[in-house]
Amino acid sequence: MKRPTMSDIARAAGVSKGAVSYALNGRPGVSEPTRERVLRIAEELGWVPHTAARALSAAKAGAIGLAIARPARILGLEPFFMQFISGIEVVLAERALALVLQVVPDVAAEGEVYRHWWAAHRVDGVIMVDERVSDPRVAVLAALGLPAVIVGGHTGDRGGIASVSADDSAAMRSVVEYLVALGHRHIGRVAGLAELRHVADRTAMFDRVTAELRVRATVADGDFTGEAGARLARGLLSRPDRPTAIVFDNDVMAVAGLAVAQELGLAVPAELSIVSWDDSPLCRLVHPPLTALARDIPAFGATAARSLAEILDGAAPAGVPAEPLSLTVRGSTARVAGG
Amino acid sequence: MKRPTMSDIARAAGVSKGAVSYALNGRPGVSEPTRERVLRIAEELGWVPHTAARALSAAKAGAIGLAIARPARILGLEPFFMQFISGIEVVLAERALALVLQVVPDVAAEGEVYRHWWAAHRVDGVIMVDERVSDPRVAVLAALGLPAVIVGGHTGDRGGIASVSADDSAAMRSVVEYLVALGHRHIGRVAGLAELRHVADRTAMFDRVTAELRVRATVADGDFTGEAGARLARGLLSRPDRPTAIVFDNDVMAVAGLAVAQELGLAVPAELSIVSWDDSPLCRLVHPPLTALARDIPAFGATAARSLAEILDGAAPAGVPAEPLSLTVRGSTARVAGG
DNA sequence: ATAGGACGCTGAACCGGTTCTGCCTGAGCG
DNA sequence: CGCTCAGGCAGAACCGGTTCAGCGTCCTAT
Repeated sequence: MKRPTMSDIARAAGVSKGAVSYALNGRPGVSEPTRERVLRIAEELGWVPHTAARALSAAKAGAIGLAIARPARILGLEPFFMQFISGIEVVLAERALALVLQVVPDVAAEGEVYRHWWAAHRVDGVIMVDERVSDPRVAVLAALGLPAVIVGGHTGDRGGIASVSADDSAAMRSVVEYLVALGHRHIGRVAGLAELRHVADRTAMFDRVTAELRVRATVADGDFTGEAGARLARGLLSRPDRPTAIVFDNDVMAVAGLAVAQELGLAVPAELSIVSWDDSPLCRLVHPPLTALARDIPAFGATAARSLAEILDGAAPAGVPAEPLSLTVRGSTARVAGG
Repeated sequence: MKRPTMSDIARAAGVSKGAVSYALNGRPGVSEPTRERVLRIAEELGWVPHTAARALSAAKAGAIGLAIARPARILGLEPFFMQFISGIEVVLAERALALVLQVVPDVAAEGEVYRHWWAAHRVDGVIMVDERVSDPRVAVLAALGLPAVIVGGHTGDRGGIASVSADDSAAMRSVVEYLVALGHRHIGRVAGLAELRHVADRTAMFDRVTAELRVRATVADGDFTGEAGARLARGLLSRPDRPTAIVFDNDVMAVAGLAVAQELGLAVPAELSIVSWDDSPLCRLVHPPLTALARDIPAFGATAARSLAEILDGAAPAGVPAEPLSLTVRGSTARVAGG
């Protein structure tokens, strides 16, 4: 099948290629009747701009990149990414931008992907997720001058690179306060990958608030997998002075922790309260359903994409807040026995 | 930062742009010393071909498309896609192809996405997942002549479009035979979206094998969500003549079904056996861990991507089998009481 | 009456690759 | 020794858009 080009339109309309370009792009330079004629013919012929041709002359790829550096075994289980991506897409669709996705083994490889995308003019900008405490990717982005939005880090400045950050600190404070209000005096936390900046931020705030409120705190560093969640929960719950509540850094670890509690004969929530960070259908699937910190992940993705799109349109990079997290109380948390 | 072009290399090497092209692409037309000089200079300058320029002249986008049409609420929970994608990427990386991803609301919209990708020269081919029993997308692909690989359908011919299909029928036979061998005489099945071709194939084989083996069969049509799984499991298990085993079409519904069984006071596996189609960490997370039909999903994606890449290289479209499924027996299945 | 714009459009250059044609040189052959 | 032919390369065209300079034409202001 043959796809029409602007030359075809120009011939049919009896004008030059240049005039067609002006007409189709809504730019001055053609009369209104001519513009309408060109638009009508373009419509009739079913013309769609050739991505590569436009990219070549406009020096814009018309695409943004998302590289994901998590081990494959975690990747599948994380509901986060697909939801995040579906949120991104909504914004991209409005602007006729495409999403180029790449799964990479680690952040070093991700930096290389950025370099290559940049060198090949493959994407106009990237959305960087899972910022590390010490993250080599930030330097790469800065060196390349590749437009980017950093997602999931904290709210600080990163040398002029935009960011979208959830206020994990505030959320952590509310969770701890909630648990303390329920009478809990020893709270455990099963963290995600400690090198992630938002995990570090949560841990810092967890330590701080528990100290402020004068309750005991025990943190165990995990990696978001169910195995780690189960192992660390078992560790926490086997102590003679076990915590009466545990905050898990994701739903998968929380569910695994729940299974461990049940296996150890601990009643949830009577003897142990469980909170999951990030809500998902998984939290509603288990019994009791898990109290969770919910956030609108598609909206999060959309915010990130919109921020990047605006930078590509010429806006200055800025730090914008993501949707706030909200504590959804379900059956896995309760007043501590005798509290 | 400035990115070098072939003209820069040509100038540095003292040859023409054309000669540089021959040298870099390993084609005849330049002497060996010149080729080496050009390659060395390209390396020094860090030259990477401009995606758009190459795409424009070579009439190849250098990318393949994957559109996913599942409601957002299911999307996040399905471990399938991210694993599938990571498998695709391995193959694409070898061939310097990019993956363009788009999430769409339904298959009609997906057809439109194919049309647009084709018209815009955005991708060279697509991987189509979740074939429906009557699927409008197939006609779109055929009409456009867009190279494609259909994944997850059955093994039949589709008018010259390639396919990669798991032998769901054989797997279903093995599951039913396994359960019957354990003494089960009434087997339930909670299916996924009935309009999906592989779901229909499974149901057909389920009906056929249960008939052959003269055991009762009860099928309930779900939609892969935990809510449906729970509701349908409850329906099956509330019957006076309830099945003693249920095969669920995915892990999420199986886990939901397990929760329902426990809630109803049915011991698993003593009073009810549960099998999950598609294994995932989720199946290992719950107690008892679920017997599941496991398959190597990344390998599945890689097979599909390789098949498409070969078609783009000129190979004839063919139907290739995916990795076989294997029944992983865990704690959720047992000999039927009194069987 | 005429200079000066603004408007509407043409034609060509350009983006960075690929590919075709054709020239020049040197080797091989009769 | 001259002719042929192949190899090695230059130069230009081309892919399909965007953009810029320039050129008539008509309108307006002086």
